[in-house]
Amino acid sequence: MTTLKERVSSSSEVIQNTQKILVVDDENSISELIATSLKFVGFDVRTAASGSEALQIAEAFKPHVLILDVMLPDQNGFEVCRQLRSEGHNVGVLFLTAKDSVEDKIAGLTIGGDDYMTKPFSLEELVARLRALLRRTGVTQVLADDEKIRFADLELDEATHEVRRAGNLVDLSPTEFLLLRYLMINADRVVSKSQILDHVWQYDFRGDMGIVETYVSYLRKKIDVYEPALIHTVRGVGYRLRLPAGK
Amino acid sequence: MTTLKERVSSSSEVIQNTQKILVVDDENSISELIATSLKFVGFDVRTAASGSEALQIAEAFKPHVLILDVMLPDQNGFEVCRQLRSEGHNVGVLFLTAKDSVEDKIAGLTIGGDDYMTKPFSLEELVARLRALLRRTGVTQVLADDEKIRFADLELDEATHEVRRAGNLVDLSPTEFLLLRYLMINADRVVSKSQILDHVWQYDFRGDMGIVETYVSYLRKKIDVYEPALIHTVRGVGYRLRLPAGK
DNA sequence: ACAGATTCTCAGTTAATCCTCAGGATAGTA
DNA sequence: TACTATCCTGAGGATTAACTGAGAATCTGT
Repeated sequence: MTTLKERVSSSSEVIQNTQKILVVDDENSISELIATSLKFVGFDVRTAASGSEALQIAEAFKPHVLILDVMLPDQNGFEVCRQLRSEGHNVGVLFLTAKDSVEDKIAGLTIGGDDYMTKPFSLEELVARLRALLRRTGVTQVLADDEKIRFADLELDEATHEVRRAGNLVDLSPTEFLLLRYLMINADRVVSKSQILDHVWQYDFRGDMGIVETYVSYLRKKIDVYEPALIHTVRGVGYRLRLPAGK
Repeated sequence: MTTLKERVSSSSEVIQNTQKILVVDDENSISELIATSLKFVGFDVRTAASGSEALQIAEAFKPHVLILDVMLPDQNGFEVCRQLRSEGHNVGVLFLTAKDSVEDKIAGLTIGGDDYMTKPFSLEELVARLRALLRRTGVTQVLADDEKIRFADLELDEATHEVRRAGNLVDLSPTEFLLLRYLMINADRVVSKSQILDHVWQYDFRGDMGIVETYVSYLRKKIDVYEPALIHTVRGVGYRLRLPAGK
């Protein structure tokens, strides 16, 4: 199974394969949040705070993907995207946009394998979409990545959003899906409730960690109705996905 | 006598460069407590009492990790963290926060592998989390990231929170786990009950040392049901984890 | 605008854990 | 051997963490 640790170390061992991401957002806290998180999962990340800065950095950095806020101080994101492409950069773009701006318009403007997300988003979602985008645009050389994550008789397909336990299709809500995905990526390791909250929920979520307990309960009712139970509580620490016997 | 340095390097082959920690807290007693304890276990430690002082010291000191109180006289901890990161410092952060300033505000913290602890905490927990953080953020060059502590046929895994004796899984409560961890880190050395109390229990614990005896008893019933017994009493002095043969 | 799905809060219940205490056991010593 | 300081351990009550159902609020698609 693919643990986070494996991903990080494998992506740092094979350095020439590291995907390069350029994050463009004028809100410093947002670009820092994204950059930190993506660096952590093994991407090579740069940030820019304006369209012109983005173009300038892209020239030398040659990113595989742009994470691009639509609303920028100097020009809008689409323009930046258009310019880059006209200069021959083969780059995938993940647009960021405020919730209230018209989504139809953006959907129409995304070309090819591009994608967009509304703010606020969750980091799990960001990484998931980024991976999907890299796959689609074919910029990635990463072969190892099957589009499925597996643990025991659990199977999660990122492309189709299908989850199976022992072959049985399990119907999950979006949040349940992200939560399970996070647990599976960190299979066998204990993840704390605050880690879960930070990665699965939107970054502006201000409730308490009871929500994680509730969703773990939901998940258990859907995937641990089968034997053996895979989601285990480590009291005082967090949760852990594991097989019964242990090793 | 086994010094910290030895301990650190035993769990990780080569450490010629000491990890640098910057402790930021306006309560002097707290930052001193932490600094003393961390210096003792071999870290290179500096302290700061405010956000601006922290930024200033970080500039020259270039710490690998910040231990950062959220509530500071001049600015809050998040701001300090953000500023440092935006200046390009690749630094992991362990936030400290009062128990009652509820966990609401803490969302968004464990993102880059960061972590947080509520005050009061125990020193064992602090060191454990610190080491986990160093591992996660990859600031450390330790590649053989065996997240396990071993002694004889005892094995304690920090990532999974599993403890095994002779391969058998042993179920421990959080306090039992911390106590065993402390004993294992100090394997072969006698540790006094007050040392144990100071490191394993929260620094505001006001009970007597009977609690240590009780927990040692709990531990023995769980790990010394196997031969040979590893936890030994040194009457009048404390406890010592050791194998039977050697004196 | 409606129905159904989903998200989130809350509080009662359950269960694990923490801690105190006190009587019994043990080691060292006179 | 007897005495004392020290340690061990079981019992039980207090505390805390986690689980879960119910329902309000929100979102989604028709």
